[in-house]
Amino acid sequence: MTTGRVAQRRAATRAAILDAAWELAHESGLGEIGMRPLAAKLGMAASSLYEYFSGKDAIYDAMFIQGNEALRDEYRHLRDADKTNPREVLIDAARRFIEFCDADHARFQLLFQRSIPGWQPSAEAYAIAVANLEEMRGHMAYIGIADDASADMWTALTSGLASQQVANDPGGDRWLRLVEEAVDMFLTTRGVDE
Amino acid sequence: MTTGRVAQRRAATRAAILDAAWELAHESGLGEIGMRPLAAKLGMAASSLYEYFSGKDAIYDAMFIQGNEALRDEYRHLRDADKTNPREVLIDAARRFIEFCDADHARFQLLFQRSIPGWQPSAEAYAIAVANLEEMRGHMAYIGIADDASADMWTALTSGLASQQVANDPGGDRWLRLVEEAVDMFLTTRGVDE
DNA sequence: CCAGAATCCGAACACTGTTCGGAAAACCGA
DNA sequence: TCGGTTTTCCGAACAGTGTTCGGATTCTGG
Repeated sequence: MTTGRVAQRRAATRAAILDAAWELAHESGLGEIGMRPLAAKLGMAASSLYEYFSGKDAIYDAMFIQGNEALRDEYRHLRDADKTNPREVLIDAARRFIEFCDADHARFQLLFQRSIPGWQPSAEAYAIAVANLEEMRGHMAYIGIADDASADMWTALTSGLASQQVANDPGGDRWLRLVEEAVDMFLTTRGVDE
Repeated sequence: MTTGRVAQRRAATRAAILDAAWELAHESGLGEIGMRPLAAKLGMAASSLYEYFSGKDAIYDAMFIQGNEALRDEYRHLRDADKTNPREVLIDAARRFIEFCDADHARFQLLFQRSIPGWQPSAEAYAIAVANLEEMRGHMAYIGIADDASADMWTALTSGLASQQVANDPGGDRWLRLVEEAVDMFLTTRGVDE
């Protein structure tokens, strides 16, 4: 039985460790998470962390999953929204994505840049990221944009806007405010004018 | 006199260290450059490296400068090219940029992603990166695209294409082949049709 | 040739992620 | 409540890191 007292306590501690890891990432940067400072934040010894995660990489992996789950929730809003107007759907999607990236730089680095030397997401964690991409492609297909080239162009456009926004004007709107223009630009060359 | 025997030998050793550092970056990854392995590659002790660079960060800084100088040289080709056709200029610029990024992943990470924990380019090194951006803006102004929004859109578009290409299809052309389409898309909404 | 500068190296320091052995605590059936 | 098993915890230790320092060696220029 996985819902016993031990399993519950174990899950709670795992969650607490991840919370503390995010805190540390926000304070000192994603790459500056140390096992001893992390353990200290929770009042335990560094070696005790290995009861809950097989190592530092596993902690990054769990954070990667949490981040992608948060992005998936962001796309849920999209799914429930009105889909009659393709232009509005894309504008909403792009805005949400850029704001999602800018809202948490550590998360952005972890999810979309290979920022931790030597680390890469596990197959299980990567699957969630792929599923998110698939969901986005599904939304685009629904509004009549189904070819691969268009999907690739869309990912390039949105990821470019987001990375520029995060890197060069964090918290601002220098690239965020270009979303409408970008979507119009994207749509006019695709024969899907509203 | 900076061209004495000592200065010359010193410069040669600095260059050799940087070459070895690039080698190490290509072999094991940008973040896996260690002072002892780096020194071993040159047949010297790790502590001797500190005669030529103030530390590991200074080595990254010099590599950052080298990478940006290489990009500047790439833009030189652009400057000497035929500039009568805006569309061709932009296509050439985008292709060169994406291929430049894909040609050396370690360099790409160093120049365009904040990939080394705790490191950031010095003011002097960053100035070269800014100068490159300015040169690109100059080219765009020359062909009639001078407003800030357009320049920002261009950086987002090209950096997005490049990052997707490098991350998801290294060595291939899945995003590289979208350049023509991207430039046309960019130009049609800017009233600068050829 | 010789004083001074440049270069090199080994030892050491503080830090890192991780492993291991044993002690303490919690759990659960009898 | 007791006892046996599992779970949890911690300190010590190991190999690795970037870096500093003192002293030895090599080179340079007058």
